[in-house]
Amino acid sequence: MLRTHTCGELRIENKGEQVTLCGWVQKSRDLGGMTFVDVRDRYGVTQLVFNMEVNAELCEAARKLGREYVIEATGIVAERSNKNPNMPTGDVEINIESLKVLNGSKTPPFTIEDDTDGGEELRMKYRYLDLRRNLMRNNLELRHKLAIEARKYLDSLQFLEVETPYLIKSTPEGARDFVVPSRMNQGEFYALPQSPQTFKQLLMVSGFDRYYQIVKCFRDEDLRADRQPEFTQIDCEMAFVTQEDVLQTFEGLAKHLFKVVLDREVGDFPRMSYADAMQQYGSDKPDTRFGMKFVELNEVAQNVGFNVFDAAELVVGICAKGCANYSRKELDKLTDFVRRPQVGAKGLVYVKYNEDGTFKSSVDKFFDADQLKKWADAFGAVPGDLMLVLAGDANKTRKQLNELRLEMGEKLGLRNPNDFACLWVVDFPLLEQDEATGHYHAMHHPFTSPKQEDLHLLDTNPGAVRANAYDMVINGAEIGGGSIRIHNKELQQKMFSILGFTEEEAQAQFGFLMNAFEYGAPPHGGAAFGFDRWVALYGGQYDIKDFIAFPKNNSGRDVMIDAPANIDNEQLDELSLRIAIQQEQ
RNA sequence: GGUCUGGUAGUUCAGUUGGUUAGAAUACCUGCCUGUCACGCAGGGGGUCGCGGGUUCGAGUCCCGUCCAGACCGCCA
Repeated sequence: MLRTHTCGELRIENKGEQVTLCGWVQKSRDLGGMTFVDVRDRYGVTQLVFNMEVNAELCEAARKLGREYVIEATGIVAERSNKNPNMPTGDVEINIESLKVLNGSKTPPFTIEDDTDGGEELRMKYRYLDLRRNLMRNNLELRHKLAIEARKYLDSLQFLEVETPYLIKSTPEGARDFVVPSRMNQGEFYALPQSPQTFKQLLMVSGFDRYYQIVKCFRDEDLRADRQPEFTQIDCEMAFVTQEDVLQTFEGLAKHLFKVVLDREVGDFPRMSYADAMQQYGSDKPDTRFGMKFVELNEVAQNVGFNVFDAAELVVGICAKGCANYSRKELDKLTDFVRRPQVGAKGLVYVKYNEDGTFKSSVDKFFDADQLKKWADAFGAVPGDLMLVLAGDANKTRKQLNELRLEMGEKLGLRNPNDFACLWVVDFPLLEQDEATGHYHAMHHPFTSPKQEDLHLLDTNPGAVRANAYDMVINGAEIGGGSIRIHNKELQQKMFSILGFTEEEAQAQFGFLMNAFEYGAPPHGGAAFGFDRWVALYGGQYDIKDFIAFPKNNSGRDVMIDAPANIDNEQLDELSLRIAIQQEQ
């Protein structure tokens, strides 16, 4: 070992010891007669001292050290005359007796400090430098802690971690696949898994009973702050279980992680049906850190001559506590917010319930005080509150009001990242109908089982069939989800047929699974959790990039290694591929 | 595919109505400095204003196109 200690561990108790430290030069301060050098490693920062009177040659050498030089320094631990209470090693310093430069460094393109001056793009390009920063190191340590603790918990419940293949087969349902050409099977392609779904089900058929895997998954779709083309799931499956068993097991996982990682007790997770979530929050992943639930006003607001409301399928609003003092400008801003194309509302109706008990609204022409009082009663509003109301097509209006609710929650400081509100959203619909084509597709995935009591609707009204599917939602983020699967060939075949597969197509795509179901498939179900999102949530962030060591940028590029990239014609020839797009010379 | 925001020194940014030699901070280099820890002081170097075209006597500034980056919508079973 080149070093005797790390840069984070020396204390006053080590006074007088000869030590050797290795690390990166964080900063050097040359005072003329003496030079202080802060040396940094993963564990902390320690101050080295070089004194002109003690050793001029060494002091000169220290002056030449640049930022991020890698050094090995040996000396005696001494008590500082001026202690620095801001650093853990601040009581001591090392009087250096010998110094070795292990490697020099160019001046880094941004400062490697907590408060870096580097922009996102530079930090990505020089990710290996960015990862030297405390913030990034802490994030990756948090990630490690979560992974270890998830494994401990699942292991304690007899879950077995089994690896499943990355080179699999492309399937038409769901997200776009990343594909990999096969050299040995020319003209054919593997696909990278969007999830190990079918393999974990096959493991249940194999009798593995309880499986998990912390595993990379791949989806070739556009990125977002919380979406990367390759991401990590905690993927789990259990046999011989009911939905209740699955919920209890993974609620337990969540409680364990909250306890050991954040030292927090979270109570039992409330359950909310999909239908209630949509009606009360306009979202299947409601942020329940705050109330502001939807109140429907059709009864009290329609048929009094306000055409916008009368023509609407739904009149629905939220009540913002204590916001009756909003200025015209603030209300206009809210109106602009809901009218942005991303939200898409036509307009916003407000009603101020003033402190003096009077009302001031944008619809005073149509509603008198008595009528507005009825609104207030419906909202449970008191003087000082502001009611915000949207109207239109039920589904669209709910989604729009969801955006407004979240915006108001943000404005009012009700979305504190240090608060956590967990719940299960249950009873998802089995199928979703495509507006344009009328085709059904699986809301969760095609292996999700319908609820027994809704089975009779499968032929007559498939859209009304509920699934044994559930999502774990924390602070308005979908952290995970799962379902009780189909384990019966006939039902699985029927699902594929409803989804528009011919029998041949279903056989070609998923014959292996349906065949397996004929050899004693146990009832089974499971869940998968977005590991990156979970870590980011615990780190108080929405953006997952800073919790992944080497993420992709907005356009799916790794700007550090510059991928994706062209490949040689030789490689293309081996794969029997030809690039059809015009390539610039 | 769409909407929006941005691109000026190594870096983070400012740059007025289109008008003289494009600035600040920080980083970097040189010199001075024995208790600094955001060290201090003095000096210095550093610019294809993303790229291409246009308008104009004159463009960092206005217009068109394009590239790059970021946020969001679509998309993400």
